[in-house]
Amino acid sequence: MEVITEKKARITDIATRLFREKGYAATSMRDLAQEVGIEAASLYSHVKSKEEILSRICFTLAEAFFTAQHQALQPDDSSPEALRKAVEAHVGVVAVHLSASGVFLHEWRHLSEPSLSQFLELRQQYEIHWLKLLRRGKDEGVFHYEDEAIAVRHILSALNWIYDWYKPNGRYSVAQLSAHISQLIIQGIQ
Amino acid sequence: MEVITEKKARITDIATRLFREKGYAATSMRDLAQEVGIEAASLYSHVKSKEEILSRICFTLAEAFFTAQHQALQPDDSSPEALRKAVEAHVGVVAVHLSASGVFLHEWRHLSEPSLSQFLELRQQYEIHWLKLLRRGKDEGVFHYEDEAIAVRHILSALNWIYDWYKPNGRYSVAQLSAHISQLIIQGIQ
DNA sequence: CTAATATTTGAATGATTATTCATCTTCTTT
DNA sequence: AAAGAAGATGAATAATCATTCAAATATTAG
Repeated sequence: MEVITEKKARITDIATRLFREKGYAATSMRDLAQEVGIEAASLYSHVKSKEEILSRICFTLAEAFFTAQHQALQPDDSSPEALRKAVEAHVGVVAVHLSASGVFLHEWRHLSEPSLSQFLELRQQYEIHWLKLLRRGKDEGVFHYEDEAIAVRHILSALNWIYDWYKPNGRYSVAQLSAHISQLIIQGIQ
Repeated sequence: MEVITEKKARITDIATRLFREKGYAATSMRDLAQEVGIEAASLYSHVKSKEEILSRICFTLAEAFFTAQHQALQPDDSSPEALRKAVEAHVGVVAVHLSASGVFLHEWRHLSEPSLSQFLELRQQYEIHWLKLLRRGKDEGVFHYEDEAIAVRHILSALNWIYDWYKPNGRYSVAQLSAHISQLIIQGIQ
């Protein structure tokens, strides 16, 4: 059983921000240590390696996406309702974990095997959930689009890049953001 | 007058692919030299620095976006027509310069001043073009959306991330891709 | 209070980084 | 063919990288 100490959580949080701002490769363990307020060598009392930090960030967020979607959907939701809920769940995760989302979406490539393959597998699984959701709506005749793969990628593109521009202290709450985005997306395929 | 030799163009092309695949920071001049087929020191007969290569990639693509949009739009286009043309112009640039788009969208942060500020200024200018386009449609009553800033960001998010999933040798041509995407987007705000 | 455990540190390690430079080779121009 | 320019190279430079380790310090448990 792995215990995540408070300090380890703090290190991960700061690393998340730095990896997002400067990129994983351009963030040194010395950079990280300085922000944490200790020496670089001390980091290794809490984490095994730089890559372990990246791995933790990526897989934690992957799980957050799955969990949020699973908790949001009800078996008897109509297709448009399910799509709306899935969009809002996804937006919710991104908007609450902006930096982690940036790392999740771009820095995973610096994972080494076998983490890399596991990560890509999770991403694909998640995409398949969305594919099924869209297909159901199309089969029922309530969604209209030319190509399934394009529609899924289109939707996820719009959702994912929210991390790049949403300002949590700006004009809109996460709930309002979700509502606006799901409106634009659902109208796009109805 | 700057002359871009064939070899410099080749170096830039290979660097574009490597920066896209591994990221700017994680791509060494030795990596680049090896792919070009020369020694690292020889690169400096053709380019001033690693950053000059990045700068060239980013600004060349920025210009491509402006040019494509400018050439696509006619003064008497209706709003939906103008939006469709702008989407297709943007998608065209991304789809034809997939790797460069990835670099443009993510690696610009490694530019140093004053290039960095110039680049961000161009990005903002481009976004303003889109804002005006949407506003005109809303004023005419043909576009419907809650918030302008969100709508613009939503559209650009969907367009930009095409670089991440479009396969040029796959099922769809660039023209077909453009058509599908613009359909999804325009329907989303009508 | 004492012993055990956990955390921190400065210094070192060995690898890798972008870039420079004198020298050598190749190409172009006359 | 001779001269000059351009390109290529191995070696060197100085900086930075992630990580290790023995020793010092701080924290916890009995």
